[in-house]
Amino acid sequence: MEPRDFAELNQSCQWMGDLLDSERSRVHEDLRVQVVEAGHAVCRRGDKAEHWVGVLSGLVKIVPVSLAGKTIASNGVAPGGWFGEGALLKRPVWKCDVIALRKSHVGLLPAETFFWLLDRSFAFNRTIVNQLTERLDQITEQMWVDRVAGSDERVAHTVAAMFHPVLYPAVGQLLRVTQEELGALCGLSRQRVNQALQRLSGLGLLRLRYGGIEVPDAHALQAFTSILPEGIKLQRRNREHAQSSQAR
DNA sequence: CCATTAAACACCC
DNA sequence: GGGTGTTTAATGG
Repeated sequence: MEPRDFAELNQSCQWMGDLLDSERSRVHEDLRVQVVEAGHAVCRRGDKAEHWVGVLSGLVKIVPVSLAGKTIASNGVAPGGWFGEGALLKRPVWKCDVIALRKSHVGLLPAETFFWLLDRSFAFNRTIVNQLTERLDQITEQMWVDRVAGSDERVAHTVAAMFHPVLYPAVGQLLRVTQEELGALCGLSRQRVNQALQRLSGLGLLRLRYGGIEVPDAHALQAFTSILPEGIKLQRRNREHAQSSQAR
C-alpha cells in the first residue's frame, strides 16, 4: 500500500483509534478498499447490505428514492464519514442509492466484522451511538431546511453538514467540493450555488478556494439564516435594488 | 415582477 | 481541461 493511501486510511478511520490492538488488526485484515468512479454507485437501493461503508477520499451522495422514482434532497458524505449501520442493523437491504459525485475511495468493512466489533467493543458501540446521535441532529435540521429555508440556507446547510467534525473527521479546514457538485447535492444550478456562496463569503461564514471551500466555524455557518423580520427584509431588498440600479 | 436557469463566455488554476 | 465568475435570454411561479 502506498504511503499516501496509508495516511488517507488513518485520517478516514479515526474510530479505529479507540479499538484494542487485537481488534484493530482484525479490522485491517478484513477491510477492503474500493475505487468508485464519478457517477458510479457505491450501492443501490434493494442491494443486500453486506458492509459498513466509509468514504476515504472523494465525495459521495446518499440519495433517498421515493416510490414515484422522484429524488428528494440528498446528503453529502465527506471524507472520514462512515454509513450503513442502519442498513446492517435494521434491514437486510439498502433503502437508498449511494452515488459517487467524483472518483472516490471507499472502505468496506464486512458485516461479520461489524457485528463482531459491536458484540465485544464498548468503544465501537460508543462510536456508533455518537454517530447516530449526530446524524439525528442533522436530519432534524434538514427537516427545517426542507420546509422553510431558501436556496441560500440550503447551500449553507449542505456545506456546514459536511464540516461536521464527528461525522466527517477527515475534513480539515478545506473541503474539496466543486460548485457544480454542491448544485447536484442540494438541487440547484451552478450559478445559484455560486450566488449563495458569494453572499456567505461576504458574511465571513466561509472562504472560497479553487475547487474547494474553507469554513472557519461550521456552527456559525449552520446557524445562518436570511429569514428576518419583515421590516428588515424590506429594507435590505430596497438597498440591494438601489445598488444594482446604481451599477447600471 | 421576480427568481431561477441554461447557455455561452472569458479567465485562471 | 476542468473549475470559476458573469452576462444574457428564456422560463415559470
